[in-house]
Amino acid sequence: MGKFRVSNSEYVQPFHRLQTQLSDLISETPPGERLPAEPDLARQLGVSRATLREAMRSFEAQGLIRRRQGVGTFVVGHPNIIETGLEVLESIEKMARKIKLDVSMGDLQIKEIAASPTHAQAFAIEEGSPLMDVRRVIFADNRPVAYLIDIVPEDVLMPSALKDGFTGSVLDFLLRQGSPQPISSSTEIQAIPAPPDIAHALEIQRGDVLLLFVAHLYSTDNRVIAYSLSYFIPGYFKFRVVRDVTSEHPFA
Amino acid sequence: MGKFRVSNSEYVQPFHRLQTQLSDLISETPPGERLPAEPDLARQLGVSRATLREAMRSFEAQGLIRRRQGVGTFVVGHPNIIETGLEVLESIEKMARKIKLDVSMGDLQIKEIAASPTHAQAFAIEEGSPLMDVRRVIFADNRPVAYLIDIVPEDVLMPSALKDGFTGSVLDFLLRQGSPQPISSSTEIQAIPAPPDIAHALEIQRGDVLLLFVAHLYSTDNRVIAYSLSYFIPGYFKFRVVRDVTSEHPFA
DNA sequence: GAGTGGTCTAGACCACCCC
DNA sequence: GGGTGGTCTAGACCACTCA
Repeated sequence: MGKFRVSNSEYVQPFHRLQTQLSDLISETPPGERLPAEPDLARQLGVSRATLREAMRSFEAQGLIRRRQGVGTFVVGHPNIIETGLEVLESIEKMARKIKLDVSMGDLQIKEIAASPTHAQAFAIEEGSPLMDVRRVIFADNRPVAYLIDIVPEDVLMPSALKDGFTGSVLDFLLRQGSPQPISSSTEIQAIPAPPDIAHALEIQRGDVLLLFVAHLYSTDNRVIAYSLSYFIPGYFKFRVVRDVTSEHPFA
Repeated sequence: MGKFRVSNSEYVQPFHRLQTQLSDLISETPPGERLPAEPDLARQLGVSRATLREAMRSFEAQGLIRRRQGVGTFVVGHPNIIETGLEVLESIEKMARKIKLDVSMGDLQIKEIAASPTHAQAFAIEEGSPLMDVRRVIFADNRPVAYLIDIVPEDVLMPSALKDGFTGSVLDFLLRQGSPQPISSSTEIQAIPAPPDIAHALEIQRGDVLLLFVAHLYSTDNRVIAYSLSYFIPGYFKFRVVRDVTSEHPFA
């Protein structure tokens, strides 16, 4: 069939109808409750499972439902949103504390790596130079919401020092350490489909959309002391920027 | 089959292998050239068309390929990237001019609408109040790259005035008009799956990822004079933010 | 072991573009 | 008319979770 005829000249794609039906179903289901299993739901709604799953994708991306393999699909209550201005640089932990959100870290991995071409360019060092690679998942309300990767030269972040007192924030760690002294960062904002490994860590589907911040952290002596990739699940974060109109504008 | 066995204990999902193969194929194909048709390519690569299309999604989201219904899938050369800092507010036209990019506007729609609850809140006015709704597609190098919606009260932007000399930027228009005088904006940055209508206008697949800026524009008398939604195709834009470490940080 | 979501297949029909 | 990408189906097997 593919599509089905509603009147002589009007086709309605299952997808559009499905989105409405799903939206209703989700809003009628109490948060925390499980939805019917996909094969059942597909039968109920009169579509194939593939079409149903495609329509469900956008709801998951908005954080309204959560799918857990082997368990089920659950309706999520209105999530607590981590909201922050981008005027100042601060760790997720500090942002979260401000809004009294329970944030924790998991899946911490610390590796020594050799500088890739990308790393070499970021730090203005030679390829193959030793670097520390620190990556972890950030949880808020027991839900993974961000995946953070920090790349730091070994002389900036002693591997041994990391063993103690690392709570998830490389920035906070460097600030406590005191030297070199972080002073500012330059961040590029992108949106990308989640790479498979990160999708897995964040318990989302590969290809789901993520916000990506690529940041260079500078010290007081103007050196790049950290290069970081921060992947955020949209819907759990809200980033705000205040901008001024350029002064030379009016008669440009 | 679903997945296939490579050795006794190792499975490789077609998806991973496909991404590599597609990446190679795309990088080996001269920009502007067409890729084989999907059914052919799927056969060549030994996967079903559904799997092939799924793997192609991420490449389209990155702007590396462009799919055109009824025509074919084309390799896109390294796109000219519109890069800008977020410290100052300026129109896409101005950004583009700086990097000598050919930018134009299309599909301009100007409507009078009644304020929705969202609009009423944004402008602090009553629901149903008359507003102007201006939306259009921004093209760069003959490719749609952004979809802009501006909502403006009728007393700020005279409908008649819009008829002449509107080139795509409400900001530039208000600046030329002089009163009320725009002075700053507050913008929220999100990432969302493209809604069907916008996906269509931007010639991407529904569900593909977009960057969304939700902005409130303020005038010198501290009034909200415009509410805008800006959808950007990632890969054609690069937004940069410079942030300073908070002063109270070191011993917090 | 039973049930869930995750992935993949083979085939079909559609809308669209261009000759 | 012929070929392209866009959507949908029905069915299968897999990995995962939990009792």
